[in-house]
Amino acid sequence: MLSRLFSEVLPDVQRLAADWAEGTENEDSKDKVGKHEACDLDDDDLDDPLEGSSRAESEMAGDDDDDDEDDDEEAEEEGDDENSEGKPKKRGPKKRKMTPARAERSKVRRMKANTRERTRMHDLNSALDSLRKVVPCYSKTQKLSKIETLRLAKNYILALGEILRNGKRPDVVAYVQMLCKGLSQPTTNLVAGCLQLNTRNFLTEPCAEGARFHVPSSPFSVNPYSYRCSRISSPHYQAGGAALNVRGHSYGSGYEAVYPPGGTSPEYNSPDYEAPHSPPVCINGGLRQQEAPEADRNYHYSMHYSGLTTSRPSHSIPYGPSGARSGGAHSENIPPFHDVHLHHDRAPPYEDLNAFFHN
DNA sequence: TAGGCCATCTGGTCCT
DNA sequence: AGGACCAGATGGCCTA
Repeated sequence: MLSRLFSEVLPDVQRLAADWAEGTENEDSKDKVGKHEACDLDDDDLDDPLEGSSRAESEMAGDDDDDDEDDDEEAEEEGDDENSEGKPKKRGPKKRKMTPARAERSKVRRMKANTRERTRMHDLNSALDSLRKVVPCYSKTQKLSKIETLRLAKNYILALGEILRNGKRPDVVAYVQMLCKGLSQPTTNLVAGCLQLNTRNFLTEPCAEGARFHVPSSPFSVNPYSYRCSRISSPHYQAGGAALNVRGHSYGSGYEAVYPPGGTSPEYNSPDYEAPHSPPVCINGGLRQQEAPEADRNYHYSMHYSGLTTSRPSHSIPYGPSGARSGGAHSENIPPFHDVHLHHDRAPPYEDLNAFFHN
C-alpha cells in the first residue's frame, strides 16, 4: 500500500514540478525583478548591523569568489583592515570593501539563490499538493493547510498500518478517529464528512462497543488548546463541533452513533500510536455554531460525492444543503461535498476499507 | 483587528 | 565554490 502510494505520488510530484518549472519560468523572472530590487537595495545600502558577526564573516567568505578584476582592489583594501579607529584588529578573513563590482556580483548571487529557493519551495508545495490528493479526503476549493495535510497523512499511514497489522476489517468510527487524531476541528469535520460520518458521533462515542482501540489521551475528549484553522474554518466548514463544547457544557441529546452496518468491533490495539504532538482537535475553538435555516434543516438528501453513491442506506446521513444535519436537535455542518472527494473518487468508505484488505 | 497561513527573502550551515 | 537545506523575519491575504 505504501509502495503504491509512493509510486503514485512520486511521478506526480516530478510531473508537477516539471509543469511548474515550465509554466512559471517567466513568472519567476518577472517576480524576481520586482521583488528583489528592494532586497538588493538592502544588501547594498544597509550598514551591516552585525559588524564582526558571522554574517559579516560569511559575507566576506561569499565574496571570495572575486575574479581578477578585484585584484587591483586588494591593495587599497589592505589599508582598510588597519584599525583606523583604534579598535582591535579583527581576526579572520579581511573584510573587503563593497565595491560596485562586488556588490553587483553579490546581487547576482543572491538573486540566483532566491530563485533556487523559490523553486525549491514550489517543488515542496507541489509535493504537498500531491500528498493532499492521496490522503483520505481532498477538496479542490478548500485545501488542507500544509500542517494539516502532513498530520492527516501521518495518521493515514498509521491507520493503514494498523489495518495491515490486524488484518481485520476495521470499525469506521475507530478508523476515522485514527485519521483525525491531532487534527483541527475543521479538518476533522472534513475527514468525517468524507467518510460519511457524523463528526459528533465519533466525538461523543469514542469507541464502538467492545472496541479496544481507545485513544488514551483522546483529543476528542479534552481540548486544552484552542486551535483554529482559518483556511478550512471557512463558513463551509463551520462545524458541528462548534455545538459540542467541552468546557462545562453538555450536549447530550440528539446524538446517534453511526456504526457500519454489521460492522465488527474493532480490534485496534495501537500502543505505538503516539499522542498528538500538535494541538489537538478544537472542539469549539474559534467556531461558531451555525444553525441551518429551517428550510435547510428540513431538507433531506443523501450525501453524494462526485462519482460516488452509497450503496448502504444506513450510511446515508441526512444533511441539509448547507451541510446542516437535518432532523436533529443540532445542526451539523459538513463540508461541501460537491468538491470534496475521497481520494481517487473511490468507493464509499466501507468499500474503501475493504479494498485495503484486498489489495 | 487578531490570528492563521502562506510566499518570499535572507543568512547560516552542510555537503559534494 | 556552488548548491541544498534550514530557520528566522517580514509582509500579504483571508477569516472570524
